Amino acid sequence: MSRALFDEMRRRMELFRRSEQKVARFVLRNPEEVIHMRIVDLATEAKVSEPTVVRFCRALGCNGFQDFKLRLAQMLASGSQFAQFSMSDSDSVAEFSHSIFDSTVGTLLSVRDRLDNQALGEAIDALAMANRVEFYGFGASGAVAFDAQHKFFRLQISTSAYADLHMQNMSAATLKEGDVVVAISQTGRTRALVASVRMAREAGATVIGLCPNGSPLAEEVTLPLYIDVPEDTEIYTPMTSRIAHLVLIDVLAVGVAKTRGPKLAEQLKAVKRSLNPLRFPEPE
Amino acid sequence: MSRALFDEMRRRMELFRRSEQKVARFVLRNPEEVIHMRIVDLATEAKVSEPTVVRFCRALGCNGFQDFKLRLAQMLASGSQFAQFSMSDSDSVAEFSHSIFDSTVGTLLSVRDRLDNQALGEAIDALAMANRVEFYGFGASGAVAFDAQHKFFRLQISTSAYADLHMQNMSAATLKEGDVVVAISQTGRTRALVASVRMAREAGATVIGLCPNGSPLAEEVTLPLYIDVPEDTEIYTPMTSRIAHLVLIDVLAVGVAKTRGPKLAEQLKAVKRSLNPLRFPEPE
DNA sequence: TATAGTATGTAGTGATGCAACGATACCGCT
DNA sequence: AGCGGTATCGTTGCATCACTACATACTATA
Repeated sequence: MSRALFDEMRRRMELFRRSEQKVARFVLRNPEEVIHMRIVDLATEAKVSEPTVVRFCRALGCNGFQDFKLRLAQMLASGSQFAQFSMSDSDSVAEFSHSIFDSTVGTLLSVRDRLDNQALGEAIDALAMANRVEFYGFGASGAVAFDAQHKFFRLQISTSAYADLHMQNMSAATLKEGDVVVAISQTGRTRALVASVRMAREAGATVIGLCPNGSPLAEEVTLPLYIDVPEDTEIYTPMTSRIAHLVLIDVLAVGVAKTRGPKLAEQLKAVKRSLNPLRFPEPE
Repeated sequence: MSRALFDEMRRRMELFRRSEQKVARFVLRNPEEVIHMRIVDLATEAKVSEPTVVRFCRALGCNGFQDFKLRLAQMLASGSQFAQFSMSDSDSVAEFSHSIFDSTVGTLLSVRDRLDNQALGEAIDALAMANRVEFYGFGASGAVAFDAQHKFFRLQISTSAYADLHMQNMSAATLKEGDVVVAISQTGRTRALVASVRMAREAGATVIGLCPNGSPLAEEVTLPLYIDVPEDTEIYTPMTSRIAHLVLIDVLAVGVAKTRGPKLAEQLKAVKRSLNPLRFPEPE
């Protein structure tokens, strides 16, 4: 993976020799500078001798100092080059298209790294055992809900999606224990959604919430999955956070598919075959 | 940016000196090896002298050969660490969640780099001038269509989305010149969608198609925007290509917003304000 | 063809990473 | 505490590498 070198450094910090720890500390603090340093500079800065630096590199499995710098550079590059998207500038099509893609990627990576895998696992278990799964969302999250419904429907799960308050409430009233509701909100502050969630919980359903940490919705649900996206929602309707929600639902769906076991795979192929007559045949 | 070095090399290939072109060609062909090469090796492989290699690096704005290798390594790292997602292995939640995010990111980057900005610009212009914009899609692409509808609705554009064949046809029959249809399909081979598109075109509408290159749908539309995603659709419903479609629609929406000018921003804020009473207030 | 200017290679040099060796600190045992 | 052994670290020196200065070849133009 990308941050392998850093992880390795932190993990093995204990079993490093003392002077090597000095090097490790300096590298962890100033990685950007290190990649442009010579071995003498690094040795001086870290208050150790040059061979110590070499030994440090070897201890990390690198083939010398240069190789270490190369890997460090790659690791850094793989991380933080996806800046937040800024609309203020008047770019060309190519440029702003590029930056929209990049900022979406940045968001995904950030969400990926902050995911609570514990909660994720619990959510998957709940979904896998559910009798019925409903997706609630308003506005842009409504589209996410419908997408989720489509996905889970394909997994042979009784599922529906509602972007309408009345429908949500009517449906929520009929929920039972063992049913699962997934409430989706970019802000986590939509009053109507919180109301629907409350009804669903009172009916005995488990409610999973896709929303920002600390939001009113997060307080209300059984199992919050936090998605915090630093986003400029001032003007444009939330773009990247919606994508993050969709991908997280992908994760949930795959997780459910995995726990449901391989016999599901057969059924999925059947579903796919059923679509074939509706399509033009694949070339060759 | 990430691929800056490669772009720069290809762009300036003409105005390189002949021996430097040899170097450029070799680097473009074997970038992975180059980052572990010494200057002598590269010079030998490219059949030039060592100083030529140095001059080549300088011509690219690098501070010598080492600096060039460093940048090259960074560029490579920023690209290809997001492998395709493979479901066969029985990972932990953390692992497969990670790999789903990564493969989505990989898809986005690949789509980003293959985009035809020319066509994209034309699509944006068509959308910006349209009287009415309709989004057609079936299945998973239906959810994408609804999302798009929501987004363009916020841009003060008369818009609707149909995931139903009859609705599409009825709507298509009433289209006029100056209206734009966006047809969305992961496979590009959905018969019903192609039929709807044909009707829309006969009615005089411009049809933008989000679909794979070479697909039947691509042949039928006025303005194809190719999205080719190497994806294992064998079992799971298309995941990453759907995301790519959504992001591309983000790009279209932002492009339209930009061409429509800043007065739109005011209206957007008004829309956003209208939602506030429906939400819990923001903290502090 | 002569010549100016550019492009490319050769040779040499300083710098850099690195290995061998030696010095020192640390630890366990008597 | 004294001592032997080991782990750890630094110094010296060397081989290699990137890079500069200079010379030569090539190209275009008059």
